[in-house]
Amino acid sequence: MPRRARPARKRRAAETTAAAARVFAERGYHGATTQDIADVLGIRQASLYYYFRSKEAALEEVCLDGVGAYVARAAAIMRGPGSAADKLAQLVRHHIAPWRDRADFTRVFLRERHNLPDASRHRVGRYARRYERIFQQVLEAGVAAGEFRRDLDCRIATLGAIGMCNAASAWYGVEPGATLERIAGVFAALLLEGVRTPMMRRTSARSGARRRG
Amino acid sequence: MPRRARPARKRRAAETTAAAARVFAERGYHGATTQDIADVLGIRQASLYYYFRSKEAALEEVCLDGVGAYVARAAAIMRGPGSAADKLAQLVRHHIAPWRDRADFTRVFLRERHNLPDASRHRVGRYARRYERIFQQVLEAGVAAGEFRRDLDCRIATLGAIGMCNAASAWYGVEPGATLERIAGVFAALLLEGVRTPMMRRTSARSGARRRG
DNA sequence: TGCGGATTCTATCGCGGTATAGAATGGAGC
DNA sequence: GCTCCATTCTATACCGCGATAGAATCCGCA
Repeated sequence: MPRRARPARKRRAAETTAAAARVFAERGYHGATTQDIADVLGIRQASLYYYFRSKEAALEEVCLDGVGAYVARAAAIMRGPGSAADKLAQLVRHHIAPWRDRADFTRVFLRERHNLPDASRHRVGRYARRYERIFQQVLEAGVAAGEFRRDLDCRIATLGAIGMCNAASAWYGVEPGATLERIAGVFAALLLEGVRTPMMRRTSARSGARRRG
Repeated sequence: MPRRARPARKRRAAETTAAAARVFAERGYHGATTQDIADVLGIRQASLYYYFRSKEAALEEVCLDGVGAYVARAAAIMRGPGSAADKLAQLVRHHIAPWRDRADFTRVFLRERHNLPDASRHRVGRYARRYERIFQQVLEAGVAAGEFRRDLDCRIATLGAIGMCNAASAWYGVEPGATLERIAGVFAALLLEGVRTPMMRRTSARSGARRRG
């Protein structure tokens, strides 16, 4: 097993992607220069091109890095046990949780992916759409089960919920007192109450979903 | 009244700002070139500099254009008559309404203002903070009046609500069936229910807010 | 027709940014 | 020590963009 250089390269490649994520997150794709990324790594600008063949390729790498796992975990929540309300709360928590140590990647994915050329933008966008669908399916299941309001517009509610969560990525870390737990708690409460069937409330909520025969 | 050239110039200046807004909205500040803006207007790139002295100045102009009135109207809603719930619904509607014909300006304000140099960014940011405060005050008034949940974290709820509304600017016009009225309706319902005091519901909500004096 | 201000033009400077070519370095294993 | 390969380097081509200078044009009005 004379493998040694390969893992080293892999590790360095991950560092490179992380550096790109950080710089893109800070200055935006067009505002960031390859020189900036090189500075973070302590190497020369031209040396970057050993790791990616263009700036756009670096952006795609950052955007794709992690979202796969992201979507997979959301799907697991959807398929898992629990009421629709439980799942919604889990989704919100799960959506926000990764920001603790991967905020850069999330921000770049959210705010810079539209700078990608068509082909890779579509590749990346597929994940976003799949994620939305999962979210929406949870809401629809809740409506079908009578947990959520029958007249709920699941599509727009989904986009609203995701948008609310995403927006927090802009001020998390800046807004004092806004920990991830607190944000997730407030948002989950807001959405759950906002979505719930009017009559069954708190008092009867414990017994689960009835109504709908 | 020998005024003729002055109004002409004014009109052209507004067109220039609108062109900049459109281009910045489409490609992002750094992704847009002054040439792109000139193309929209059908003039030469250098001719733009008759209207603004730098690209950054154009961005600031776009960002400031209209937000003053925006904040003023929100303040009017806050000070006006009605329950906190009414006001919240009005705020949501008012927040989304201008997108019909001024979507570019809003998008640029939301997504590009961070590219401004410090001085103008602070000038622009002041409006955003004032707007947030208005929104938050309405929520706090609702809590004080007993309309909204006592345990509501008004700060985070405010940021969440605004974030939800703002996010819609990204997909309004793309998402089929998502008219402004529909979006506003769904969001308002979501937020109102999410914020309301558990006991008093629908039935007693119409009688409005008393209690407080 | 000619004045004068507003507007747009041509021409160009100079910088900074992406990307390529090919040489140098450095460490693991024979 | 020598080889091989990964990694990083130096040097540079190339171009697009923002901005300036100053001339030309357009137009209302006396």
